[in-house]
Amino acid sequence: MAHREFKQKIFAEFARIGNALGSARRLELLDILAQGPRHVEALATETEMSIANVSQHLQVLRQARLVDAKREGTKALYRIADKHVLDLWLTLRSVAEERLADLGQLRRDVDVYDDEPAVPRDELEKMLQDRNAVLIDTRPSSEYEHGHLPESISMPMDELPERLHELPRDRPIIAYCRGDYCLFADEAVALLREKGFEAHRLDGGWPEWWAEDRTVVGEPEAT
Amino acid sequence: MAHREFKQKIFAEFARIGNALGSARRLELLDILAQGPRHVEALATETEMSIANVSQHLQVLRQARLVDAKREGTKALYRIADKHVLDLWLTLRSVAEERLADLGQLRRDVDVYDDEPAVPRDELEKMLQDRNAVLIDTRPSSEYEHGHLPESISMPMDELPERLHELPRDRPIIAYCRGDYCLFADEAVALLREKGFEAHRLDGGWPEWWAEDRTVVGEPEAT
DNA sequence: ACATTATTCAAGCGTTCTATTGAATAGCCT
DNA sequence: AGGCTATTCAATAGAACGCTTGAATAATGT
Repeated sequence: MAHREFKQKIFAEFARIGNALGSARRLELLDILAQGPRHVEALATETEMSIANVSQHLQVLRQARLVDAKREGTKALYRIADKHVLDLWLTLRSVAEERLADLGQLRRDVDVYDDEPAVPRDELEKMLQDRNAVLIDTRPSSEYEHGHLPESISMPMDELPERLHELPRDRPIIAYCRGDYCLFADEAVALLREKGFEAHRLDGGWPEWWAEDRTVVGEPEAT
Repeated sequence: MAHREFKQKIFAEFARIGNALGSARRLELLDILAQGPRHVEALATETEMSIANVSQHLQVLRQARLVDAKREGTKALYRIADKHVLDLWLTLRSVAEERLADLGQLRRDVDVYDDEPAVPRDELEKMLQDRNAVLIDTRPSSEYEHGHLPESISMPMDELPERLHELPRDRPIIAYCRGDYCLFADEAVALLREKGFEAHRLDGGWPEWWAEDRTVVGEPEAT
């Protein structure tokens, strides 16, 4: 029976992908790439790894077809290979979160607004339609430029303090950033409240929004 | 900044799960468990591995919380820890399939009815509502008993030849089994057509149906 | 209590993976 | 062409993994 042999081969392929997901370093890279394309060097500084090491891990991810690369002059630009990969990463993460939640050791240490529930994404869509909220993107502007939520205003965390006057006081302000493990939005909400604004954070960030096939601005359709 | 340290810890946890998915053998086990609970020995014979080896792989899966075990007298019954894990496995598989499809080396070798498109699951639901199809489950009866699609009749592949008279000739017969890489349904369709029935296979199998939160019969709500 | 069955644990050995280093390659600029 | 930069390749040592074997444990039956 060629049946078994076939199965072996195909499962080995599946495992290659699983294996690529089996290193904390690689997942960190994948997570960053979920925010948008990056050059090798940027990844290296952001993760505090050596360039050679990053490059090597990227090879593994690339062989598993989770990311792809494009040469841009002397630089190599890496990005998530397609939206299904983002899906896979988010699914993996949410399974892991469940697991950790059981163990009761998730976020608590860092989480600032545990008590205040985040605004669900569906609700935000309604609020934006009714125009009774302002949405700010607290990520660095390069990430905003690569893609962002519709109606969102780029307001990177480090510029926020000087730009408070641009924000309205008569409507709630919703802040989002890279996702649940990113603190930019939390910090923004804290600052805004301190200054007397009504502020909330969005549930999830750019990757979650994008993965759900909601409308976005700027994200070019990947190949 | 405790930020980085926290990130490291949490990504290490994510990676543990990725890592558990990084072995063909373990994925094979997971795939079998997606059909229903199994004892260690059953898994060993089905995968042609030594019992000790299976047990060891199961430990890895269990530590990653992808499966859990229950002692039943002298035996240990393993099963998928929860439906999200099934989701993760199916997502991983579909990403892998895309990758392989690109390489053009998927199924072709074995696939019998490549030309004949499988019946989508949504369509089957309609057909069953209108009562103009008969659905047969070609998996072994123990798997049927553990859980099956509504309205389906258990007709394990090895009993099918003697039980043809139970099937109607005036309505199409839809066969399903364990999923895309399982050949039972293909074989059933082949046999039925040869005998003059109208037969088609369902797209996907039990795990796909179950993961999509469609109504099922017999699957006890997992903890 | 003892034997039996089913599973897990522990040790060992060969293979594979990781991070680091230093060299090699590829594209730009003058 | 020659120098420069960004990235990848190659080689290494040490850690981790996978499978096997044989012993240990746990529940059951006599």
